[in-house]
Amino acid sequence: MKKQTYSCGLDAAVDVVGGKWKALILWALHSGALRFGELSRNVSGISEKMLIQQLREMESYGLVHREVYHQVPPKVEYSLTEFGHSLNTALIPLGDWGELHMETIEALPRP
Amino acid sequence: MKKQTYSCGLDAAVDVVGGKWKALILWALHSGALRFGELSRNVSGISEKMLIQQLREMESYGLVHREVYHQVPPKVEYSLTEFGHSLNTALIPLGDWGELHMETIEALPRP
DNA sequence: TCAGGTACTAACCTTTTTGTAAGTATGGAG
DNA sequence: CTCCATACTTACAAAAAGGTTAGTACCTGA
Repeated sequence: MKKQTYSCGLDAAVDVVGGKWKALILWALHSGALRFGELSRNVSGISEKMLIQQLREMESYGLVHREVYHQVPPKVEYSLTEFGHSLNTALIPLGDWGELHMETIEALPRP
Repeated sequence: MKKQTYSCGLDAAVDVVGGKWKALILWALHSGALRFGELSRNVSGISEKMLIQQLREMESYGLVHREVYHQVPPKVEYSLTEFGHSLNTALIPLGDWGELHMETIEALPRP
């Protein structure tokens, strides 16, 4: 989130879901709530710091819900809100596109 | 483009269209070819450096086509390839989502 | 000969993002 | 007592992205 005004819907959406991890976290939560540790293992390559950072941000955006179970050892579950679900749905075609062109993409020249 | 392998289609797609500008440039080219200067005015807020940098990258990915007219003053037109079109199409739902929730997004808390 | 319009290019710097590694808090189990 | 699992937190560093400013090359027409 950097801007306050956007030139178009895509501009706004990219600002919300932008970055390396948010879309993947959303994706991982697609099929239901997950604990912090489960997410950590599910989203391959993410560090604990980035995960919590992104989760906090997405929570503040109203995309994910955080449920704390007062136990020891602690248990915290993250799940998608309605808003998060709607965004996830909007991302499906993009995911399909990536899937379809995966080989092409992997063969693309790197900087 | 940072990775060589992806955990899912969305992962790959985000890697291709990631960053602040690519989606917007794609969007701007939706309705047809544009010259460098036209793009510059069309994609609000972008600097010439970022524009050319992103265009070059997208050209190398096969998303946009660059057509040079040997004239003075110079004229260069950028347009979407088939690949670029397909990506643009996949971005439509995301754009719609952003449009639909624009007010909510603008009211989101900033860091 | 000199300004003008177009599409870049280059150097330098600042900001943002991401990564790494270590440390904290909790209460029950042994 | 000490260890364990879990969910963070902190401090620091590196890397990537983005921004600013000035400059180049080209022919044309005044």
